[in-house]
Amino acid sequence: MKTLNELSNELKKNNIRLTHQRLKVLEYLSNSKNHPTVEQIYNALKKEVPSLSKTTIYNTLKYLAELSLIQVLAIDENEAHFDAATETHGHFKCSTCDKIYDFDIDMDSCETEELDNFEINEKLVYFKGICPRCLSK
Amino acid sequence: MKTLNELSNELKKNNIRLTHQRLKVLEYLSNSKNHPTVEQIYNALKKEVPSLSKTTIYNTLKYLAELSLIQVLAIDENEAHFDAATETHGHFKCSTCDKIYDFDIDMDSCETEELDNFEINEKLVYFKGICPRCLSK
DNA sequence: GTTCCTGCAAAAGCTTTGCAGAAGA
DNA sequence: TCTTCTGCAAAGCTTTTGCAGGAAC
Repeated sequence: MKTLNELSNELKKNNIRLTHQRLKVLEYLSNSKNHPTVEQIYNALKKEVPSLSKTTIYNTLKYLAELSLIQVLAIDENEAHFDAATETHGHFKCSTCDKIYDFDIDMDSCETEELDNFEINEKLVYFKGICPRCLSK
Repeated sequence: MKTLNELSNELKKNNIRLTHQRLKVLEYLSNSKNHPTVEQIYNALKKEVPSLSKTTIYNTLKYLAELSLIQVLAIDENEAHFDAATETHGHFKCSTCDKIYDFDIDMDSCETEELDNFEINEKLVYFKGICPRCLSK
């Protein structure tokens, strides 16, 4: 998980301006324990930054993803979720309550020889099923 | 990989009618070695079935996915890809040429204890990077 | 004869784009 | 001052929905 300072420095290094709006998005993402969508970021910040637009959120997230400072999760069919933790880990989505859980997974131990000549930059692991809380209901 | 007959029987069992259009979609999917999108299925079949609509393709794929007879791949941000192979395996997407490669992976060997109380129904593994052919250019 | 399906058109929802005014460096 | 960014509105795309006519069983 990157700190707000690390994220800021990384952007500065790439000549991406640290505007007020971007800093707020960065701050929200780095404090976030779940995996917010653009909609959720927008709703969370619009009180504090009333003029904020979704366009700016999309723009900021695009740069962060290009610099590999955040992960884009496609586990949900409808909209993208964003994760400030970029270490390889798994995501479990409950089909009942839609909550997304993180879990550790060692992808190196189940590596495959078939991809020996491939340059692998990103490893995404999505499990789907039913979480304990929904199972007990 | 399911055969056309297995797919048909599975649908019949669930009271889903085997219309001409659906059989064609099934046939195309079960012969397909890549991971077609709705657009690709549509373009491939419209000569043979001129009246075919994308609505029907979406409809058929929805039933197949609900019955777990096909996998829905969300590896591409823009549109869904469909895979008639339902055994757990990995998908590698080349960021340069956008081709999707299959690879075997043993997910059981890297299982995590954190999900002990979860009911896991689906395991998706997406790797992204650059394929050998694009690397050599 | 029922019931379900098809395919058109329209709607819905997420994301991108164009652009004039505003803010960062 | 120069360049980049913001935020609005509109457009773009994939996917879904409503519905009348048609096909499956």
